[in-house]
Amino acid sequence: MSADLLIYNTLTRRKEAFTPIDPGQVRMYVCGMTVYDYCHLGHARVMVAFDVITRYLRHRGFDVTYVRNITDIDDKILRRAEENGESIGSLTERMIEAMREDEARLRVLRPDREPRATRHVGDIVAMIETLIAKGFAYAAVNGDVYYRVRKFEGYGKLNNRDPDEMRAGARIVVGEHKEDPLDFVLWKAAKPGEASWPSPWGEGRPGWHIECSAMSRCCLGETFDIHGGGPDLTFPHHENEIAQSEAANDKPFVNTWMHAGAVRVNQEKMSKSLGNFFTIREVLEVHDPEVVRYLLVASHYRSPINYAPEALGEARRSLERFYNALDGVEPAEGEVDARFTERFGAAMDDDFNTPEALSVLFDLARELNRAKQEEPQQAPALAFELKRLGDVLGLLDQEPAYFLKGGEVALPLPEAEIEAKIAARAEAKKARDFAAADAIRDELAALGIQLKDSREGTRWIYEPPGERV
RNA sequence: GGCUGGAUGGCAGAGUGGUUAUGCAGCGGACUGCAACUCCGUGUACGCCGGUUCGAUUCCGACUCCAGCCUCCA
Repeated sequence: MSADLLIYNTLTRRKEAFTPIDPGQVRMYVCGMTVYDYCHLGHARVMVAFDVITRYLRHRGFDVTYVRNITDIDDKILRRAEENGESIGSLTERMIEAMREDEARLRVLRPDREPRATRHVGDIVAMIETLIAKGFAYAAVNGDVYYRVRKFEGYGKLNNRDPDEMRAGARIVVGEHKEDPLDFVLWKAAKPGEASWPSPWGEGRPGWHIECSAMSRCCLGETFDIHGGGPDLTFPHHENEIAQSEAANDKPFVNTWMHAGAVRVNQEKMSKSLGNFFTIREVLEVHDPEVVRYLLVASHYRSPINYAPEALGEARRSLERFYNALDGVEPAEGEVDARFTERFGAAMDDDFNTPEALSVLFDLARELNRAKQEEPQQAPALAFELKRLGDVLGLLDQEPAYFLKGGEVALPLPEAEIEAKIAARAEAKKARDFAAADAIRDELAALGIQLKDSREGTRWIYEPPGERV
């Protein structure tokens, strides 16, 4: 008999006890990337947030089907491919490959399914036909198809917006043939030479919103448990998905809506249009991926994060605390005070409170340190438990010595050279030439390499400066 | 302007109607040739004004400020 798992639902704006439609099974859909460029830290936030959610749901015993789509046809893709002088397929394949590299380095587990818009055009067309047949959509003379927003009664419910008060802001762009400014496009007629698919309304391509309605239905059914995405998708994207899916299916679309918080830079949202974004790969040139992941997990998934390079240094030093505790202990399953696990679970049950869960892990690390000194026979079990719970957050999977030596970040000089200098320093110390020994120590320290003397000899750690990003 | 969320100690960041968050930094101690590292110990806090209450950072209301959405954006 376990306590409730509470999840904040964007639709109702409160935490609710989570009950999946089918007991023990969770069906979750998250809006993924439009693959025309490299992923930035805002994308990383969403990937990591829903990765933690998936990991915890599975840890809790749910059978999770996690679907995250790929938008591989879109105005921006067309434009970028043209600029690059490459085919759409070449561009999107490259970016999908890059995305997979990035997420793998961040320990983001691959979703169970990653449907692509271009491979579901048939499903999309079918759904649009249904909407037309039911009067929720109409084809315009130019070959576009639009959704008739005012026909759908619940429009605005996710964002608490009244269509009558939104009219002022809506615009009809020249060339569109909407009945009403609020209407949005379901099918876009192709201009000559553009990539297109045949349809009852002529050659064209799917609108963005209908992709997710069609692909989520295809992969998960007409009603499913969780729909997630970035903070900027609640309107209009998710509002439109609700309108499309509920009108087409005559069923509730989604039970729980979840949205991650934004990544900011200087208190502004990180975004392509502001140009203030850092790509995942450029950050990973200077920081170990686990450090980046830690930074994202150290805040609640719904809170905004203000990104600053210094924050990664702090994140690294926090992780060093864990790895110093784990260092020198061979983890082995065994008896551990159950309170750690219970507190961890209680924190995660409260809307995936990862900062609170981390505080439990720090307590566990302290206990491990104590055991190492006072009751060494208990250390392996504590280390095992620390790594087991860390894994639920996608953390602490590295060899401690490897992480402490900088992890994936390139060293400022070859390891053999570092070892040679350390040996030279040991010689100098042996000869009681402390000035020479200290000179070597200072030289290495200037490079970010800190020496740790102990009875067993000298070990070293490398803290990358990470000033660039 | 409308809608949504937020304002916590030097920084980051949880949480709670009266009792330690946690991490980083700082300080003290152990350790050290001296240090570093490591370990142990340690502190200042809840935007502003009212209200409810025996008691509010925590609940309610007003205010100020910040961010997001209202156009493509994770």
